[in-house]
Amino acid sequence: MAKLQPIRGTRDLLPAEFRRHHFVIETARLIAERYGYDQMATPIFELTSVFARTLGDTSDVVTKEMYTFEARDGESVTLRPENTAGVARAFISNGLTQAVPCKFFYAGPMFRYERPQKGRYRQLHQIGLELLGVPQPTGDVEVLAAGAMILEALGLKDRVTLELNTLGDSESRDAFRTVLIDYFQGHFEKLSEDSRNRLLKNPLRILDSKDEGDRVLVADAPSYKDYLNQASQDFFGEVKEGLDRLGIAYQLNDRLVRGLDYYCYTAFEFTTTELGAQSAVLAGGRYDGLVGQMGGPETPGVGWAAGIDRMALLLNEEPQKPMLSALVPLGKEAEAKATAIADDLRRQGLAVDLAYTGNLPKRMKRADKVGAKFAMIFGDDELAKGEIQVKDLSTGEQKAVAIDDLARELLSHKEEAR
RNA sequence: GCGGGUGUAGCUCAGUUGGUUAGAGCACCUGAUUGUGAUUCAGGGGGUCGCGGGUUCAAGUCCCGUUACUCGCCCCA
Repeated sequence: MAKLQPIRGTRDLLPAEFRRHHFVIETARLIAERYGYDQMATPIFELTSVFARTLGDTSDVVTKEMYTFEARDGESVTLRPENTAGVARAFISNGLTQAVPCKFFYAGPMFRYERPQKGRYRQLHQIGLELLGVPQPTGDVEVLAAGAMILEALGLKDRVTLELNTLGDSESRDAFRTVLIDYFQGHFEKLSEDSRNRLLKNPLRILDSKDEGDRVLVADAPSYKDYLNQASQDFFGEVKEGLDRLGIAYQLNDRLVRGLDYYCYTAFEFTTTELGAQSAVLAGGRYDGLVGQMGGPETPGVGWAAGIDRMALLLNEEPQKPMLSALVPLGKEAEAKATAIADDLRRQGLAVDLAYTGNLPKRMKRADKVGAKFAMIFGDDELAKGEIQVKDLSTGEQKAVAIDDLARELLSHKEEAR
């Protein structure tokens, strides 16, 4: 039985699960539009260099998680592991650098070659927001507020915590990095193996180590606060004030670091404790250097990405299907008329299914199976009178309705259901 | 890349110290019901016990390997 399976870490989204995904995407899209972010899409694969150069040569994503392969012409291409680099590339490719600020919303699959586990897949789905061309902290606040509103609309507000940190500008970061490396070099033998690797690749990560031995060292490590220059401190202060004004709660977490090289200043993460080892639901930050680094004009950017799969797992309620009604024709004449009646109702905005075959009990069963709210039963008697028996399958009540009034009758119930 | 757990019907799972023909619930199909579903009753179909090897008179059960899933580490949404 286990022969025909999807590739590891990928899965089929059958209707019940797809509906949750769709609900997440639609909810987010509508709110993003209220903030002035329009949906766009970039290809799901790009030249490998688009990701390799920008994400950082030592980042985990680049070193071990990319789906990279050679195309027929020998070009190295990569399935996108995230979308910020792709959006930045599109921004440059399409000459939008004169059209700032650019405000984009996107939704789609990303690919990372990881060991799958709860809430983590090789083909994952993300929505995201990117704001390009706004250097002020207002941008950070706007993007964060939109994310918070989306999570609230999804009913997840009380199940996530906003963690906030600043990575400072490059001057501050370089200064702190140097100090950190010096400090941990002095205790190299005491560091865990993981952290010894981090020391070279991303020393800031050591601050977030879960290893007990590391934590002892971290407790006495230099604090970033002492190395943030004035500009970085001011910027962070304005972001915090902006959030305060909007009543958006956050927790400062000075160990919150980013895995990707292009981040600076604000870093944030909405986290949950309900997804096993995965905590991040929506995360992002500022990436002022990215566009310039890719060869475009220096353009500041800030944005975030959120895991659709993870948010779908967290939803408290199943998104409702639209109200469905089922036609149950009896006899040749009724069957012949059924498709036309169904189409007419559909034209008027109703969802209608047909009980195609079998005797009456069978057809009723089918109507029930497909989740119809109403069964519309009609045979020769009803046709002679121009009526249809409309049975409410949830209450068992049944009444005759003139065929001409059918749409009106059903639409009134559809409104009621909202 | 590294550790732990689990693979028996479409789904959720029983299966004794190894012992004849591998079970249950749900789902599915048929009938009781040729104009009334969801409830009830009767019957029916459905299994290379993940795969390969080994031990044994005998393996779903024990051993080894392998593969898939799953949970965790790393890292990330």
